[in-house]
Amino acid sequence: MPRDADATKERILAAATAEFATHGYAGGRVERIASQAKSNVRMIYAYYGGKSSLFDATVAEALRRMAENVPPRPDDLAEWAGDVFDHHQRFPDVLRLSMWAQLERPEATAEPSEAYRDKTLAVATADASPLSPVDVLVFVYAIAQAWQLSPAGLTGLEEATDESETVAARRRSVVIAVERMLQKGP
Amino acid sequence: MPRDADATKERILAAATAEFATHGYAGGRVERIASQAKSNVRMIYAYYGGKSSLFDATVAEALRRMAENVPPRPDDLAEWAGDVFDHHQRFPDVLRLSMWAQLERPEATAEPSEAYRDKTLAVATADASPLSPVDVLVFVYAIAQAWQLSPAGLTGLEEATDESETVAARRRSVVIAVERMLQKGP
DNA sequence: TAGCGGTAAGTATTCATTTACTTATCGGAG
DNA sequence: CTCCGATAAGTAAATGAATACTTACCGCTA
Repeated sequence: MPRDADATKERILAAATAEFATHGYAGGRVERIASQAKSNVRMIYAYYGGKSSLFDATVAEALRRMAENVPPRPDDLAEWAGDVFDHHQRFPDVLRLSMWAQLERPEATAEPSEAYRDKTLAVATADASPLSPVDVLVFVYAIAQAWQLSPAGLTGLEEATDESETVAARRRSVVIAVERMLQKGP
Repeated sequence: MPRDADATKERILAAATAEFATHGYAGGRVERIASQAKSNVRMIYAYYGGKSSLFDATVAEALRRMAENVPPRPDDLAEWAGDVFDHHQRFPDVLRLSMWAQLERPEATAEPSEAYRDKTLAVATADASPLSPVDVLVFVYAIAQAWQLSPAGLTGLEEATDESETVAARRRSVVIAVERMLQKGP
């Protein structure tokens, strides 16, 4: 087995993502991360300093990936919501991780205020609804994430046909809902 | 100091609500609950059986209170969303608690499936949009909770005028967003 | 041979749960 | 009415299992 510090670092980060997404910060176990990463506890402390720093790094990386993969589309917010839906469908860890970060370590999520400001301004130019740009952003996010955040007892109420068709139908609903919310109305 | 089992039980439940809402299940400390309730650990085990049972009882009670205070209004979903917003504004613990329950103990949230079914059917009758009744419920919930679930970095972007006026404006936005989403459109 | 990537075996706390014990309340026997 | 003892409410301290974090050590590679 070759020695590769960077590869080990990445394996630790991947394992931490899965662990923290599943169990949260308080429920996450350093030892499970180590063994899952086929490494050991010592390396976690060597590379990431501690549990909390590792958690923060995990969250930051997940958000970075998301921003990279789902760039803002102020001109077509409905389709953008659909893309956000797709991303969360493909990487469920991201949403769980950010929910947990918000609940357990709000200070780790507080930073990206500036990133939002840009989107807000972009939205402001292309919108004529009675909703303010911040309103629009808040609600579009909410709708895009609605399915993944809803309790299973509610989402399980749908007729269980084809799995992939159900997902596709949900995505279509997301797009329609945003369209209707933002349409130039009476 | 008088002896009152029921009062002690209630104090424990109230303390548990605050503790779990703040720290979650894994982060919640039994001893903090005991001292906050001006009781002690033994009583928690006597009355609630253990940490997990206490957590479940806490969640169930919060959801029960919510269902009691914000009865469904299938005929006016927009105003109902406004009421849900108000409730979460007044009792922030409820939303945090249910988020945590969903993340940490999904089995404790899985039950109320039947309660949803009724709402779904009620909505089905009074709706003519391209969205299915389940769609509608999911999105209305999402919009009603959007402000309280949004990261602070985004909600903090609003002009900070009067505090209560900001809240009122947000509520108005919630109602408008749902109205627009559900309006009989082109 | 020097230093870095890696391993494995501690250590010291923290925390849920239990055990052993004390005090109040109340219904009925004297 | 009064005392008595059973039962329920309450307290404090112990136990034992996890758990975050460290220390001491190994061996490859440059």
